[in-house]
Amino acid sequence: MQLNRLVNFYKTLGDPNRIRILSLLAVGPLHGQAIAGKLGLKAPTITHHMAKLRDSGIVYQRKDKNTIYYYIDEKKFRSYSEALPNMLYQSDFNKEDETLKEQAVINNFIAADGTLKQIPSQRKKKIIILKHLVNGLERGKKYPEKEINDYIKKFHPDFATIRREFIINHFMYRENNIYELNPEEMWATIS
Amino acid sequence: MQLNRLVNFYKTLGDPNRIRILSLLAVGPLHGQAIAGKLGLKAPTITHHMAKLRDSGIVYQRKDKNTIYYYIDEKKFRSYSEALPNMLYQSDFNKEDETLKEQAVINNFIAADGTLKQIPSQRKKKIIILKHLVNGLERGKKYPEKEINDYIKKFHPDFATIRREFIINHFMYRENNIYELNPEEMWATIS
DNA sequence: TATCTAATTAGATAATAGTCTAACTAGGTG
DNA sequence: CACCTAGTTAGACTATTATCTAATTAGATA
Repeated sequence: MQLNRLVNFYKTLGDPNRIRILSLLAVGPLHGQAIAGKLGLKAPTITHHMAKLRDSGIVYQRKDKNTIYYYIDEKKFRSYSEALPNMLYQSDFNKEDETLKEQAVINNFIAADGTLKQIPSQRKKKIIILKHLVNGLERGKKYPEKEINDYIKKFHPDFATIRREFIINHFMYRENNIYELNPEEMWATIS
Repeated sequence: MQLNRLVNFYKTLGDPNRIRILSLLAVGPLHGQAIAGKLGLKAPTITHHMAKLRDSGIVYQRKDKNTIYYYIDEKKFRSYSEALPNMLYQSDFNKEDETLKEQAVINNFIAADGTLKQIPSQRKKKIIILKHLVNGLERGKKYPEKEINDYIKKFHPDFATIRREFIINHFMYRENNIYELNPEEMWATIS
């Protein structure tokens, strides 16, 4: 894939309204007027955005009478999204190496019965352990504080410290004492 | 807003020289002058690009004497690359439909410079706009009337009407001419 | 045929962004 | 100290882009 198409792909997604359009189209196809209405934009602006999305291959369109319906080309969208990461790191060697290191840390700190022997003080190791602990929590579920405490206590008595670490390192967020997992891309990383 | 970080990520990659920089850094860390040399650009241009790459979290840096070495944060880079595809096809993202409607109203009534074009007369739209306006106020802070007026005037000259709407719709309450934000659950809603 | 609706085009405007030169900061070293 | 090298800041210039209004195309329908 040549540089230009790649840059164009990223340029196309570098606009909030086009991201919004994609999130609408992900639900199902829509025609221009509908998009304009939902976003509070005028028709020519939609024409403009759709041209960019179409030119970069992310969406295609079908005509019905004189109405145009837009669709995401999911396959192309996914493959463009992966193109650059794959180009930059043609070998997955580093990644394997990384998970191996993480496994080693887990082996050191987690006892045979699954409990946490001690909270690592080194940041990198702590992150690895927190990630391991958070594994048993459900994405999208809302946990009252007591439930979180009980969950942590299965691993280690100092639930207050660990609960705080969950928040500090963006594994979870808290609102009105209700805890919920953050999306994984927000979690602290070790690099 | 989560959308912003995502848009920023794509905007950052939407430039050929920044893609070139990444492909250089994928081989190994480099310092600014080396990058400038390899790409035939001047130092200030590299400063500019590296600031964007750093701000969007794709690269980080380490200082050695007065030379700065740049590294790709591979993990973050990969997770950002996957974030949008995952969001779009996770049907959870689409409960944003409500915020999209609100965004449409905001786009229609708030000018590019952030000022309010006119006060909506429809109740639903008015509530959305009031909620938007109240965004810049601090929770728990006590505002004398003059300060509230000045704040509102940044958006619209008719501060008296808007100030009254804040009270009527329970966004704020007043005591001895001191204004304060109400807790969010007291605010008027559109449904 | 006259009219309605969806979409596009053209052109204007205002904001953003990439690049440069020139001037500056700040460690290091002869 | 004087000088060198890496990096940043400020300001100018240019190109690109997001958005709009007004006018236009084209199919559908009463």
